[in-house]
Amino acid sequence: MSQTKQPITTTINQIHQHIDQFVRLQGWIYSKRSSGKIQFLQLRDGSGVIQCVVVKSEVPLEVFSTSEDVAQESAVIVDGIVRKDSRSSLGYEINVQDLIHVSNAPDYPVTHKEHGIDFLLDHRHLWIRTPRQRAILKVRAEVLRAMSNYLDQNGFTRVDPPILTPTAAEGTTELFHIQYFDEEAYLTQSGQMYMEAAAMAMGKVYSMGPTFRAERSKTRRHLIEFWMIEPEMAYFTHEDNLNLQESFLSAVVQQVLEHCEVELTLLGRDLDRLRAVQPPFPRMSYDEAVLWLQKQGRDIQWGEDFGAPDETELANQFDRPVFIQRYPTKVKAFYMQPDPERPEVALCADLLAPEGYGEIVGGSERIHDYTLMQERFSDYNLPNEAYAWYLDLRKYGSVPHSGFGIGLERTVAWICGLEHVREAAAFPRLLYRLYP
RNA sequence: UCCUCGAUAGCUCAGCGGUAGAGCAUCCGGCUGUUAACCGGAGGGUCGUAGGUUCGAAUCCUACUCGGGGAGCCA
Repeated sequence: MSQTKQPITTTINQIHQHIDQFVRLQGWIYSKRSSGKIQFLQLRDGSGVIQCVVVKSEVPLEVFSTSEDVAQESAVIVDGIVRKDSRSSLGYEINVQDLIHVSNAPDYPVTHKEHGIDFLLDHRHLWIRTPRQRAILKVRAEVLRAMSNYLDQNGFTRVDPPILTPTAAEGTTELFHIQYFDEEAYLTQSGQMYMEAAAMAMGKVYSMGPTFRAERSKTRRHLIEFWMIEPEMAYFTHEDNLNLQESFLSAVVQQVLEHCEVELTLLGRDLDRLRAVQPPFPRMSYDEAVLWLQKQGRDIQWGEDFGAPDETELANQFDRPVFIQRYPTKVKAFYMQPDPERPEVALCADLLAPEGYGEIVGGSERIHDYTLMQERFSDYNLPNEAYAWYLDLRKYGSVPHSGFGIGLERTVAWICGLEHVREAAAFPRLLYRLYP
């Protein structure tokens, strides 16, 4: 026996560096199969899953009886020798010498059989232990890392806008009202206006953080709380904005492909569809889109916004995301810059992801003229006092500027090929679901 | 808010007018190479709630509650 020798504490993803060595792994039982005098414990430790073999004739009696006691999600520490073995799906397995039962998990609810979504969401705190959910969370982390990398390397400064705000950014969507001492406040639905202020201070800025919309939306594309990444750039035109977006998103997808191939494969993603995400992205004007949709037999008139099925049909023509640009000014937010040559359309674009994932980015050039912005305030009945600071940005050294917001969960859902955005958040907030 | 589907064992479901079922999970037993292991046995349910029709309701009707999918709105 090797009791006198100290095991090397390591993790499953490092196990290939320890062939034939005596190691210690700390984790949980993922599943177990037994065959009388031999037990196969599938151990997970957060970095991976490995098969640990306990042979009755090779270990002390109490070690074998411990291996009989442990069940799914029991916490255990395993000491054993790393063996190369083609019978194991990882290619390696642990020949167990000692097994410490840290704690048990009686009647663990999330079994490896099928479960309904209601049950899984009620047990989200346990559901995230499964390989598929872990892979999604890994990809989400990589998406955020890739976004920071790209922006940091391209002269952007991260600025964090407030979560508690005195006013609405868009004026259209439903907000969460909260008590802010003696006055009313709202949870942010976008940091954009603050990012415009920051862009005038730093040139190029971005934010990443949660936003909240109290809309009674219940579809595979909606969360009540979701993350947005919002870059805002001084002296950027509408064209500059689109060029940045396609370069940014392509870089993000390619970095995720490079670092998360294992996870994407586990999720069953078609990697070729992601490899196709390279600039330039197709660009379609709103005018063209309406004509095209009418030709497809859809009931839409110039001046109306697109519905979800319209967006899906538009996006399905292409193998990469498509920009739909220059929407009617009237259906878009008050701060968007009208096209100087055609004031009835705005210098804005939505980026539609392929495969029916819908709008993942919305961006525009912002109004920088003080008088025009003031007109918009009265047109939209916005209270001048609450937005005085925003108007100030047009008063003191105003410049043309542009920005966009990208929805993190929709982007992750698209990259992972998920059925629903709820799996792209560790603890999704959904309509009528605030638990766990 | 509207449309639509659903609620039966811990989980996933079958049963659709005549005494409540299966697989998995759990517990007991067997198996030295299992891959959602397998084989034998056991325990486990006022069929979402309330009312109605009927000799008789999990099953038919009404209302309510909770949930899924979608629309609108949006990222």
